[in-house]
Amino acid sequence: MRYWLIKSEPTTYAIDDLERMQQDHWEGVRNYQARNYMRDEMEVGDLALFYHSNATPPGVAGIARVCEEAHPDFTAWDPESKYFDPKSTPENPRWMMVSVAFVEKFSRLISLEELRDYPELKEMVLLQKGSRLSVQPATQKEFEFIRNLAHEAVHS
DNA sequence: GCCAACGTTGGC
DNA sequence: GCCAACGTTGGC
Repeated sequence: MRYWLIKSEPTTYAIDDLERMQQDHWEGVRNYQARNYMRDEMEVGDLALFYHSNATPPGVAGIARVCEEAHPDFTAWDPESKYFDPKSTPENPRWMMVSVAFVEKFSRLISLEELRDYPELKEMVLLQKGSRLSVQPATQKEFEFIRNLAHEAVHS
């Protein structure tokens, strides 16, 4: 299995929304590289860090699991949707999405600022200059390191 | 195929 | 709101 990091602006769709839904389509990805990761490499059972972008502060809010492999993103066909793309049709869908299931919400947000503090994470795709992919791979070590941070008892 | 102009992302 | 870094579009 593989590990991922998926970004969402919490004002649009936060980890709390996924918790409420339990499972949902990961719609609205309109970047080819991010689409390709979903279409070609994501498998059911893969785990993803759920990242809140454009937030105060930005950071990893929890974990989701891929629960359905890539299928056409039908929001691209809906003229009323903010994700509408007239170049995508049911006959020739341009955009794909997976479905994800809620796994857990961290008891504390692991902020971007904190992530930058750890040498163990300095190779993370998220932390590279200019990196802004909304679906990106993470290593097992990175994933587990961050999950462990979230699960650690808080020391004073 | 080049590349200028424009649009988006996302931290700050 | 600013702006750096990317990505896309479209004329040529």
